[in-house]
Amino acid sequence: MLNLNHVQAFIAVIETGSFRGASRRLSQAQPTLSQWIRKLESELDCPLIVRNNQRCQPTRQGQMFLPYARSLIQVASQVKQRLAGKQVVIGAASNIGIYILPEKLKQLAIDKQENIRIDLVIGTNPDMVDKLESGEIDIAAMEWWDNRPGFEAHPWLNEQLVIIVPPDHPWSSRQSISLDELALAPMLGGERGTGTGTRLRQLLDEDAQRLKVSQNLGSTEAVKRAVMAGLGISMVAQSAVTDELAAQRLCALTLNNTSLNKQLYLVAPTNLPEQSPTRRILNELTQPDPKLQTC
Amino acid sequence: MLNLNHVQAFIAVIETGSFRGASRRLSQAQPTLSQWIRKLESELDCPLIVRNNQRCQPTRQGQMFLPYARSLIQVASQVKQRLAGKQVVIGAASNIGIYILPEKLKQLAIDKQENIRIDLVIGTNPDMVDKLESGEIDIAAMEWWDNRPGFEAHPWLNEQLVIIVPPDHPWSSRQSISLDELALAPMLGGERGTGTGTRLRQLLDEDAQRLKVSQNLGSTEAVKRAVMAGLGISMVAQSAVTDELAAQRLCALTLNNTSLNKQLYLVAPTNLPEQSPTRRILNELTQPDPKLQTC
DNA sequence: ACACGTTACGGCAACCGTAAGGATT
DNA sequence: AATCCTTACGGTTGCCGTAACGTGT
Repeated sequence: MLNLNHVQAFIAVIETGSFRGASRRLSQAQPTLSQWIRKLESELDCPLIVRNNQRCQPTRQGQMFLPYARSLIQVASQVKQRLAGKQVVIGAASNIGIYILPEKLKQLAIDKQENIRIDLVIGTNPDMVDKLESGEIDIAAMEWWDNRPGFEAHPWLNEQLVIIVPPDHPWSSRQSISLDELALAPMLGGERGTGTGTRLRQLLDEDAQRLKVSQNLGSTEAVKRAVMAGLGISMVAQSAVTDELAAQRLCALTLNNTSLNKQLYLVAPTNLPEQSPTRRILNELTQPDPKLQTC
Repeated sequence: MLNLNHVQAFIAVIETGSFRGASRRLSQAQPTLSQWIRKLESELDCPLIVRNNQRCQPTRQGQMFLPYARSLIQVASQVKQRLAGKQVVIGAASNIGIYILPEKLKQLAIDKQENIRIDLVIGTNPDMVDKLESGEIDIAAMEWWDNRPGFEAHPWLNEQLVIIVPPDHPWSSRQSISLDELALAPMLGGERGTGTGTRLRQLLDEDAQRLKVSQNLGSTEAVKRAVMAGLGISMVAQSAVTDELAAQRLCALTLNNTSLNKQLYLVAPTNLPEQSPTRRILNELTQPDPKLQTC
């Protein structure tokens, strides 16, 4: 089995360009480095480094090995950080992770005060469930939760959904429209996984059949571009189009007599120690935001 | 530094549910396993396994550690395979990797005869350049090559581009159209990265200005769906729509007096040993395909 | 002559296995 | 009583450092 000290030695030799330099970096006697590299080469059964007095360079196999080596060392050191509570990983269902969380995480105080690193992993809602259970993430930001044991969901943001139309659309100067009007417009559907697209059908029940929906352009970005290009209108989370609204590349409308919104949750394991970094980040995030954004 | 034997022991204990089972799987004395796990726990400075006569289970930290542990072991064993030439990694620019290569790789004889595993990595064209240089992939399938030293490009497939329209489109029964007609139609652009979308502009020079192109729906899949939904027409690689053409969910046309195609290349390091698996896969792929597909 | 990598070798620590001990069913 | 994990302890391995040896500039 590979020895990670040897792997690290390999990286050090390549990066410093010499065995001596690597021995200094790793605080080891230089012959030890020779020995370690030789061990590694015999373990992998191929030469990794071309020895040279001026500059040691990787062989072709060494080059192939290098990215794997870095990955091994990085994972090994990261997992220590993680288990020591120095790193907290937050998972987010796609749109939340892309449009909302990066801003929220910037505002967190904890990672600056102490030396805690926060990582963000983006996936689908079902991904989040798996990753929570496997321990891959500490907190999940998602659109629903099925109350499975061992975890608890905290209501978080209540996301406003808006109907978006291009600036040259006849409705662009209006603030809201009726359901009947909406039924006549060509509607571009968001991807099904995130729920944004399906939310409308939920609300409208059998009326949904009347909507001209052309499904699944693949991503919210694709939907936005299609709407901007005048291919139709759509409904998306307001947070996904703040930039475009500000730049007046899109216009947002609401529905008459119907509030369109979507509750978001933060999910984390139960029984988190009160002072653990994960718990404190969770607390910071769920504290009510002083500035409520209204359209 | 983490010891991969200990990490593997951890996985074995979790998977078998007992120290004894793990000791059998790893052909070690049982007290050795106790020792290894204890070492691991002291290295990571937290308990990983709840000991129990019936079933040993991971602690919360153990659960967090598990995916990292698996990743470490997997990378470590994969890299051995790779350096031994038992694994060849092929990279492909997105559409090639999605629509063309999986079929081609199925036809390869080498991986069945010998025990060679072929992996496919999908990325953008610039990704492929990086991954080739870093040794992450052995062969790249892409749409251009800049003749950088150390690598050689082999012309591979010459991909036919077609104009796609929905079955209920007025052109759906025709075989080809003129440039003037095309200029009047709403054209959905493929993503820029893959070159499919920009290829048309190259060919048409200043005429391109006349095309009504609404750019970037994000992916070829999104473009196909948009065309099927009647939002417009587009131009894509024929290989990307073979299924839809067969199912008559889309119709393909060519341009009058203009051949639309795109040369694809296989790129690999120079000086590959003649009998190396990588070289042999390269040879198999570049051998002219006996059955030429025409529309 | 100098700087670098390799080889040789010895002391020492770590490792692994055997045997005995404690806990749970 | 049987099964399982832990502890205790000894022999062996293999690791790391010092010193001496090639080699290229």
